[in-house]
Parts: sequence; structure tokens; C-alpha cells
Amino acid sequence: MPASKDLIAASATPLVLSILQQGDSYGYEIIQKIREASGGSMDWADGMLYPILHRLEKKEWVESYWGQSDSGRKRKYYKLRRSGRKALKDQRQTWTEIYALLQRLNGGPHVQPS
Amino acid sequence: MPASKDLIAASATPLVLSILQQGDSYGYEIIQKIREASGGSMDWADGMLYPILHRLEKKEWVESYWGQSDSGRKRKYYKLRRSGRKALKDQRQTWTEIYALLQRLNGGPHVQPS
DNA sequence: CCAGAATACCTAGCAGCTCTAGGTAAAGCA
DNA sequence: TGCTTTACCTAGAGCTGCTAGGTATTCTGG
Repeated sequence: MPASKDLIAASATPLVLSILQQGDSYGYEIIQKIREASGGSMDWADGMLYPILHRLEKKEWVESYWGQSDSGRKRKYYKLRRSGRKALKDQRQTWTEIYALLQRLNGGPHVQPS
Repeated sequence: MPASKDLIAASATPLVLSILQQGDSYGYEIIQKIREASGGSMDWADGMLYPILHRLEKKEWVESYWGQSDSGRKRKYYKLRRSGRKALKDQRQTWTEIYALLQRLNGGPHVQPS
């Protein structure tokens, strides 16, 4: 059972930023990495990712440059910018807070933000 | 600094469901409870909440009935239905999974779903 | 008794987003 | 030669948040 759409949507941005924090990457590879990291439960359509990357670029959280694979196939790499790193940090903080609140409201274990 | 809009949006539904899990409530009170539970960091406009409640009702996750305060002021109470309880459980599960993935991608502590 | 605050509900409509469903093209493989 | 994989892209439908308005009642301070 895949995750609900709302959450997929809201998590897409921080997940992409997290991937890019580990090093420059390109669309096709980002999808693979997300799929691997999630153990296969998240499998994004590429048509969903590219608009997100373009939006992140417009927000100046990432920048792009053209590169090539060994075989000469062109790739558009994305690089995390300083403001993107900041945005990721903020979003992770918010996730932690909301998650803790949700746990608390449901009588779950208390989680304190680090 | 308030949370980013994406996350507010995605978290609104499970938070409302969580409040209702603790007992029937009505719009105005839900906003207060969220504000209190979050220590003031979340302060929803009422115009944002009502459409959410109506949507939850349309999805049949909650049902509503009219009640009165001591002073006779009318209130529209919302009650969590069985399917809403199920939805809350699912969404909490998804939140936990995504949160764990985010932590893992960022080298944070490992979190395992309960 | 009057004004303003608090309580309590509602909707229209814009702006923003996701994500489906298409498309192009090059390289690898059978 | 044709299929699969790699690799990119966009249009537009559909959904949603949330601002900015609105109504009406009760409480409270002066």
C-alpha cells in the first residue's frame, strides 16, 4: 500500500534535497536513489520529478549544469545551493516538530527535537 | 518562523483526526487545541479549517451534528468515524516511514516504525 | 447601555501544487 | 532490426490551501 498523495507531495521536496546533499545528481538517478532508499515503496514517475526540480531551481535552492555519461549521453545535473541546504534544514526541523506533535496527540512516545 | 506551507497542509488532516480521536469537538475548539498542543507555533486561520472539516465529512471520515454551548450558542460538532480512525492510522504509519527515510538520508538516528 | 472583543460558523476564488499522459531522442542488446 | 533502458521535457486536469471576505451571537469593560 503506497503512501497517500498529500504526504508524497509534501515529502518530495525534502527528499530530493536530501539526495542532493549527498552529492550532485540528475533526474533519472534521483528516482533510482529514492526507490532504493525506500526499499521500493516509493517509485516516482519521472514526469513528477522534473517539474519539482525546475521549481527548486526557480527558487534558487539548486542549480543545474549539463554533463555526460561515459557513453556520451547527456545528463542534467543538479547541485544543492547554500539556500537549499538551509531550506532542507528548516523543513527537517518542521517535520520533526509535526511528527512529535502527532505522536503526542496519539499518546505515542515523546520525541524531543534535537 | 512558522512552518512551510507544504507541511502545514499535509499535516492538517492527521492533526485534526488526532484531535477528534480524543473526543468530539467543533471548529473553533479544534483551532485552540492545535494552538495549545503546538505551544503556539501553529495558529490556523478558521477559514482554513472549515473547508478541511467539510472535506473530511465528504470522505466520510467524520460526521457532524449540531449542539449548543451552555450559553445557547450553536456549535457544529464533529465525530470521528471508523473509517476516519483507519485513515489516521494509515497516515501516521506513512508519516513514520517518511520521517525515518528522511532521517536516514541525512545521517540522523535510525527510527523504526512501531 | 453601548462598543468592542471573543465566540462560532460559512464561502468564493486565486494561486499553487502534484501527477498523469503524453512526447523526443540516444544508446544498449538480442 | 526492434525492444528496452536511459534521459529529458511539457500541457493540463484536478485538487488543495488559504486569503479575504461575510453573518450572527454572547460576553465584558466602562
